[in-house]
Amino acid sequence: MAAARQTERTAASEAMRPHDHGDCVRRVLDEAERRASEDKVNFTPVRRHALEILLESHAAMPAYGLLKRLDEDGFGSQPPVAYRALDFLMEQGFVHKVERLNAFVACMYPHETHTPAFLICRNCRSVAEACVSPSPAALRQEARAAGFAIERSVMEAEGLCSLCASEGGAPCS
Amino acid sequence: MAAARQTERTAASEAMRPHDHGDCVRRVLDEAERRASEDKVNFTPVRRHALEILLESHAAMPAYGLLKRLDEDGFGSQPPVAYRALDFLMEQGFVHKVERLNAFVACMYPHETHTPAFLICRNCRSVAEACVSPSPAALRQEARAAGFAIERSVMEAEGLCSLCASEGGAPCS
DNA sequence: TGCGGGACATTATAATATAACATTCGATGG
DNA sequence: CCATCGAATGTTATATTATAATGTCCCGCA
Repeated sequence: MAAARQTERTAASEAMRPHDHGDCVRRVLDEAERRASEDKVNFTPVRRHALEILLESHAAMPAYGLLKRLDEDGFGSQPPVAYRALDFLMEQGFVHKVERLNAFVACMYPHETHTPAFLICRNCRSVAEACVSPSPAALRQEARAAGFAIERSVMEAEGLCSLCASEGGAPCS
Repeated sequence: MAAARQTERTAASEAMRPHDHGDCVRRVLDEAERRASEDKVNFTPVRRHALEILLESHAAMPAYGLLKRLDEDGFGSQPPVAYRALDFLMEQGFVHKVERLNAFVACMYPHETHTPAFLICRNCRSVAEACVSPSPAALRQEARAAGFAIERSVMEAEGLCSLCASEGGAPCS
């Protein structure tokens, strides 16, 4: 079973394993660039840099952590700097908010509309984004029965990632 | 189809329709009482009253809204009053936090362990809790592939409830 | 060239949540 | 009986997250 698990890889599982993170960054940044120009939205320096910062890691970053980085890099120190960039990035679907953490992660699937689903490590705050179909059937059915129109949905699962489980709790990348 | 929808009722759908709310309250309160004494946990007046307040409506209530009510009813005015009661109620599974709203709702299924799933009206903040099996298959599989141990999970869907859709946006109960 | 709108700057404040430490009080064992 | 231990609560302070409100800049375009 351990062997089977070794070979059983999904997009989400990569985030919590050693991997070539440069690939993640390039892939997502390229796609965002492409989409922004395609949609004729204004991918300004502060917005781009905010995305770059969030892409540095799969860990979720709080708004004020992002703000600190943006400030260090000369983009201003006031909360609206970060929140405006985040609003833009979320509108474009380049970034998700992880509600459980009040923190933000770059979307690893910026090329498709989807219901984000997160595996959130309670220890290191790593966030793996899983690729899940828009609203799972069970919820869709409840919504229909209630006459409720789902506009967007999210799934968040909290637990312990494999690194933290094996290392007994040290923070990971 | 409208007719079909009329007769298609689920537990979640009741929360967003006219219903005998006294039933909800009694059912949940009785069950909580029973579980608390069974588990020998200390269901103190402030804790009980916090649950009663949350049970008054299916709308999610922010911690400071709860605090205000508790204060009015003589339980103290400082944030820890509310947060401590909420911590207790959440530990017992009597209350869920709706992360999307940073607000709290009484659990409508205190008798079973489950993955809470919410239909959240963006207009009136009504929250219908759907009964969903522990972690949907898709996420469970991702978690297994990632070696991630899910400890708890939640699904949150935001949209417009039928009352708000028909009334054009007025708050509902 | 004026004006309309998006982006950004600046100031202030609101809303949410926790830390840290003191006090009370009842259960339990010596 | 009384020491003491822990759970619950009281109290003060502060940390963290987020938005409101207003003004400025600048670019595209009629």
